[in-house]
Amino acid sequence: MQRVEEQNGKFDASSGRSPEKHHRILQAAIEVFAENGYFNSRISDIAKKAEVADGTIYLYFKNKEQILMAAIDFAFTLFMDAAQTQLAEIADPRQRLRRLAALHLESLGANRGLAMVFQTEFRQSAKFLAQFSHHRLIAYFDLVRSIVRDGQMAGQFRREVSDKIAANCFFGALDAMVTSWLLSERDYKLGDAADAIVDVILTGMETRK
Amino acid sequence: MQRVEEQNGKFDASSGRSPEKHHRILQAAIEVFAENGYFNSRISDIAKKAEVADGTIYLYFKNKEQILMAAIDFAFTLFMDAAQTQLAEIADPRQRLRRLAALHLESLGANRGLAMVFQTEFRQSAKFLAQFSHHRLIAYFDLVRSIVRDGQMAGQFRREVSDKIAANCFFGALDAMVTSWLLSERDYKLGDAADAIVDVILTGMETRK
DNA sequence: CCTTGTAATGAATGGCGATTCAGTCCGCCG
DNA sequence: CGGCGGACTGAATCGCCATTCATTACAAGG
Repeated sequence: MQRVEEQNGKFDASSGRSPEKHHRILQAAIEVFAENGYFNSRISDIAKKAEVADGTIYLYFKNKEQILMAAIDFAFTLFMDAAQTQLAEIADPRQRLRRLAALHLESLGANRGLAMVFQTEFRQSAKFLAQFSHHRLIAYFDLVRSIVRDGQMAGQFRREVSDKIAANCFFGALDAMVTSWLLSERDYKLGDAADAIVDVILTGMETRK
Repeated sequence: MQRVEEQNGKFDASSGRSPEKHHRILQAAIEVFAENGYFNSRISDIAKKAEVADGTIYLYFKNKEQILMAAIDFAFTLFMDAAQTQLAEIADPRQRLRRLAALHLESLGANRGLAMVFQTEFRQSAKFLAQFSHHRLIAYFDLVRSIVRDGQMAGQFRREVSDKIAANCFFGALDAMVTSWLLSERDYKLGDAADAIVDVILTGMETRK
């Protein structure tokens, strides 16, 4: 059934044949990495979870490191696309930040494995696999910063707060929330915390009425 | 010269003989881990940097993992002790948070290697080496939370912001700042950012005048 | 029903590096 | 001075696992 696509050449050059299998491996990898961490994960574990032979993985990915890269890239792209779409409908900077925060927490809250990978492996990669994942993060920061500047121009946010600092506080607060949630019993919905956090950060940035 | 201490039995049972050597190994480990990350670091690298034979390390530490634990523990203890001392002199909750933030950034800003270990390896350990380092983090959070509650009782902070959320924002903002700094060119003093960050967070928590 | 090309398999390989341990060195005591 | 005890050394070991590749399975076309 997955033969259908074989005619067109629309596959990523470096990735095997069946997109379905490619995706299954990626999904398995995220779960395995989340469970054990990148370095404690064995390719054979990923293969087993994806119901594929060890060697097959190398038809789809160059090596172990590239699997991690692909997983992060995949998730990040998904997130940024969703952000793009959802924010397109909102004009007010305050509402835009609210929406973004909710999306941030909901995205990670909906997929524990992904969240785990982001809170641990992603940081590693940001430093050691260098510019690749780092740029994705910068794109996110830049988005926040531009919203902040819009709010400042509209007179809603204080101008003496630099957009860089504001973005840092925004991202940091959400990020810490995700980490706490992961380390906790997870008996609450992560997304539910968005409002309270945004409340603090927005209040800290807003001009007094 | 390090023979002097040999008479008393004040050594950590599990750690070799000379405290000076113990410390040198720890210091070397922090630098090596910071440079390459825990998993990409070789014991022999640490040994070389500490000017010690590979085997000697095992006279002072049970295994590689325990070196990381010891390094984190050491740094964290130092930090919490400093916090304890410095905060003892300050009563006002707002000032206490300011001081704590400054200390947080100054401590990590003064030692890039340590900061690196905290931003990357510590998170790993928090999840995978479980309760050990996790507790240290909780201690920090609890400190912040208690300050927040004090501020609420004194009527300085809004009561509708939960202390947990406030601590999250506080820690998260600082933490993100450290990460940015590490990934950036580091052409500014990390400690200098403390005021701007605390400004946002405090304003977000304060009652309106 | 052969032939061929390609995906998939999984056992075997090879290298790496944590850990060990047989030996060395050195200070001290009798 | 000889012998003991313990710190220190670093080369050798040993297990692990990413990666490879000879082999198999299979689809499509003739």
